[in-house]
Amino acid sequence: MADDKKLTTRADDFSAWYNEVVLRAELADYSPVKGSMVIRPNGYGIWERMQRALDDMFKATGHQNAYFPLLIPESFLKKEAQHVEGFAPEVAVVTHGGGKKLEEPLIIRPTSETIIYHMFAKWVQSYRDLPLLINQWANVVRWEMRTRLFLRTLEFLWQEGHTAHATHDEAEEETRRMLGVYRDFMENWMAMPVITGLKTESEKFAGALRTYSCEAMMQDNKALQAGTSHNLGQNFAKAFELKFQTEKGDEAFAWNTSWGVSTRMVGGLVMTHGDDNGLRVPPRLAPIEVVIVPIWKADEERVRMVEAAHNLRNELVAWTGRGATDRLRVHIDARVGIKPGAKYYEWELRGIPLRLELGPKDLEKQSVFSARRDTREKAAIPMAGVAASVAALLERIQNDMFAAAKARQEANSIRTAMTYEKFKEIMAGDGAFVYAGWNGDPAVEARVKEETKATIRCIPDAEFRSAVAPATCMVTGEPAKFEVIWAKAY
RNA sequence: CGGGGCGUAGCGUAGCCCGGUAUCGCGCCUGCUUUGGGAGCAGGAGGUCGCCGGUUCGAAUCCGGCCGCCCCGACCA
Repeated sequence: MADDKKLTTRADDFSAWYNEVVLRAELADYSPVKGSMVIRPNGYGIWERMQRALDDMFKATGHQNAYFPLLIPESFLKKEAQHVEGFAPEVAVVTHGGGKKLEEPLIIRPTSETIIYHMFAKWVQSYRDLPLLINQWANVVRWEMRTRLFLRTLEFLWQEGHTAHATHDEAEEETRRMLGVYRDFMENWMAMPVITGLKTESEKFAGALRTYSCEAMMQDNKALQAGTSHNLGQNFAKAFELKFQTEKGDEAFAWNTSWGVSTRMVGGLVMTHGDDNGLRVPPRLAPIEVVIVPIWKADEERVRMVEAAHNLRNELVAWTGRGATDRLRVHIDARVGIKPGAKYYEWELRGIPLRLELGPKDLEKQSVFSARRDTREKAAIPMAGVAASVAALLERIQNDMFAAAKARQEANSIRTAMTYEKFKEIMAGDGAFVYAGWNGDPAVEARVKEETKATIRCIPDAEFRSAVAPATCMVTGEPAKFEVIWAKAY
């Protein structure tokens, strides 16, 4: 009999492992429509925490939420040349409604630039109306050929920020600011280190002047573009006549930015932190941070232990050391008829950061037995001051998870002098983030993609660049214009 | 759309070559005993064998057609 309780290991088949974790941790399930998925409570709970954290950050940087409709006139998409070229192939079109053929087909938004800037044009008259800083939480549809749970589905949830500014520099500042917000979130909440940088022309958003991204390294050494921030220049403003009167009295087109992150981040979380026992969720994003498993033998003992578990939870939840509203999120697993070991496996699969076992021996010693999900380290925690100890441990787990992911990213980054031959070997093998010189020629980029499947993930921001900039292009040997990061990507 | 794999109970599967109404495990329900790393025993429920057609006395099995899903590729957050 095959032991179907064990997950496929990451080393055996990373892709199969990923699917198994997502399905068995009950993050998501396949829906009847090919390529789309149902996000189950365990997955949605993580997304809700992501939303809350990001939403707070957006508000703190002056943005307001609004909501724009799902359906957009088809003609809108065609108003910006690059935009239509980029999105037309993957747009779903509604041709019938109310039992009749529509005069003008409607598209289901693949992103909302067109309708949002159409509306902005109505709302903005004066420089006094700027900047306009809007975010929306929404679903979008992109008809992808090949889909994967969370990473690429026909429909996905995201937020898209859209702003209008009076000057290029203000828009650029906003673009960079929101990229920084994303990085902050990914590193401090997801415990997922990222590299920020500029996308090349061939990888930038359709219709943007410049696209910046956060690139994260998954455990198979492939890159995940986890978030993008675009300086749209005046491209959409011109297409949608988003004009304003300047202080001097003349007319000018606004400068726009857009930026987004999606439920794809949940997939990134799995591939950054998961191990062969399942998911590992960083405490700050875990809907349940602590699971208490009471242990008993006789029935009388069960009553006592479950009561002790409730007392423990009450003490943990009552603790306000993280602030009055940020209480410890604690669950008691008092299910009868399931042995403790089975419960441990289940909560480990689901990635709950900390398990507390509470049995007669612990009660006697006035302590509780803890097991960290990330390191599987176990230790007794004294009951006296248990809430503060647990909170401190959770914080340590959060930090250690980030440090471990960061160390892995660095261990699999290559900054030494690189020949194209050696590069091909690396990409055919384990893969890596390869920092190398590039002459700036899109033809070189296309050739490397063709030959190795690797692409330029970004031209990294200054802090990520090598101490000594590469002098020559890895492929042609010509003088390098940029240091870039090459990797295979999701 | 190209390549590969697969459709049999909620999940994973055997049976198919060589036709006789479906096997096993997990899960689920009931009861009892259990509970410090995936419990044991007993009983029980659950199936248009992906769909349509053909061959045959008889099809999960043979033949033809169709559909769907997963993985790899082209395309993409």
